[in-house]
Amino acid sequence: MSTSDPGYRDGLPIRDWYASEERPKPIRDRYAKLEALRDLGVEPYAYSYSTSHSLADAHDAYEEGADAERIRVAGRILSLRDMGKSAFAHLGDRSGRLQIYCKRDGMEEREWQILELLDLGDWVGVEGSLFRTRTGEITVHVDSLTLLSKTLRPLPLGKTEVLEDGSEVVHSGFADVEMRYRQRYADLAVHPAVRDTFAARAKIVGALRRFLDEQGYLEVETPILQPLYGGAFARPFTTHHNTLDRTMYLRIADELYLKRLIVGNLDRVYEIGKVFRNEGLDRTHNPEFSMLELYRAYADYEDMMATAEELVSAAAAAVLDRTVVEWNHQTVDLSTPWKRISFHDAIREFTDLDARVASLDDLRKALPEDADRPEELDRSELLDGLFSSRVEPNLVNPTIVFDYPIEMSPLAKPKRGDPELAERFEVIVGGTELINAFSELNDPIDQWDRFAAQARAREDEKLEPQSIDVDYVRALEYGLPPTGGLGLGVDRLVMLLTGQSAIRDVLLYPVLRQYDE
RNA sequence: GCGCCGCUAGCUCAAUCGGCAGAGCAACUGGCUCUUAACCAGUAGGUUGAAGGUUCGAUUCCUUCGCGGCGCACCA
Repeated sequence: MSTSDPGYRDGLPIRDWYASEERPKPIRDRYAKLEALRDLGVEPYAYSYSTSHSLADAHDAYEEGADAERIRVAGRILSLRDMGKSAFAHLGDRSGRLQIYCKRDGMEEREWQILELLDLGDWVGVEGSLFRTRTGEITVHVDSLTLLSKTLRPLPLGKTEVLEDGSEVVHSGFADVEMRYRQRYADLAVHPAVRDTFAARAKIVGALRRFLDEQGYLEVETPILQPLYGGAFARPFTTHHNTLDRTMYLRIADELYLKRLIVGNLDRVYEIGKVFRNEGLDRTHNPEFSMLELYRAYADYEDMMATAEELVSAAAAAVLDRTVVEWNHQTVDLSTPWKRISFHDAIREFTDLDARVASLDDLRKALPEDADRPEELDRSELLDGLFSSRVEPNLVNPTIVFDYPIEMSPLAKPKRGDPELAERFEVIVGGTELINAFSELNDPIDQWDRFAAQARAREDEKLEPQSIDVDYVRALEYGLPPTGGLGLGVDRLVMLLTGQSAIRDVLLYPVLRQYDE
């Protein structure tokens, strides 16, 4: 195909499409300016521009006395105040914003003509020297201006008014939450706070990695596309491999593949990656989310409790200079050691029931009134329902809840001296599960029993049968040393440490419904 | 899946009891060589989410649908 063939959109050659009366006027106007620029011989989409400073660095350089220095900076035009023969504008980049000042006398005529064809949002590079305006703002006196990229669509830039008390009010901002997620590029472009959240996310994930690397863990990558799924109870996403003509699943957890690596003498491993669960969407659930799982040979769940505290503390220290955070209108103190309480003590504390002796009927009565079909729930489902409805909401500061009923924990070792319990704990923060960990079950025969029990339970509930992961049991036959394992919801940790209450605000591209263009 | 609320100019929002669909910002034209929500004068911009119904008349009332927000359910 020749590049001279015009592309059509809605039946019009694309250039006519942009010029068409059907387009909103701001887009038509910008397209007209694009053509005017080309008529001037200006390439509106530049190839590169070398800068000497980021905008924030340029600002700081002046404060450090570099006023005579010529600088080259670049960014998006965030505001533009044209006064006829001079103009002020603010440029914005990732580091911040900086004012520029253009004077007709001080520039080549052609560059002044470019200036007059600029719009908010356009990318420009400028060269000039720094000075301080009469009102005290550090500003670039521009003597050369280069257009780097012409925007055809106005960004939803709000105007920021600085009130007398120093507080800022944004007028006509980008308020449509749906559009902010659908057009995350625009959201990021106009909201520095959104960029800050994702910068914090990168720091948090970096801190987790650094901590584990320093502790001698090996970072690994295990299959996302799996012939069997396991390691958690959740519905999977199902797909098909054409060449192998085989059903495959996106992983719902990393667990079983990571523990195989401990069998393989990789005695400390971790993985940070996406897992996929085919469940509903809400404020704390997205179908794909990030999980950190780590496994350490010779460790048990007590060791994992210490690791949990250290991991979260390391992540918090990377983005906060304190241990108290506000989250979902609650004040959460992350400082260690965390409170520890057994599962049954926690149930007793918030329901006055001894779940070990209580009848199924008593357990049902303790459920919230709006519980769905409580009569169909078995003992372990009732306990889980009680725990999430009556206990979790009350746990604000990080709390280690340990010794879960064993039937709720098919991959955890039985508790020493009490086979009805499993050596498992969860960390609940702000009413939300953050961490799940256990002494890993390493007895292949016990593991087979538990898998088989699960398979029977699925049959009883007439769910699609799920094959036992025979290969995983074979790996256990080769010998899994005593091992502690821990899984941490990365997105929830980022939410906690950045004060966000919705998982979508810590995911760049959360799952949304199909949007009909 | 259920309930409540919302969808009006490019953006943020108004519109009384069902009676001519408006404002600010952005845009466009002109003016202005230290402005900063720049300013001054003017101009243009609408299938009120979609379809249907009631009515002389619907942004407004009713029904269905779409999308979103919040809550519930689901998610050991």
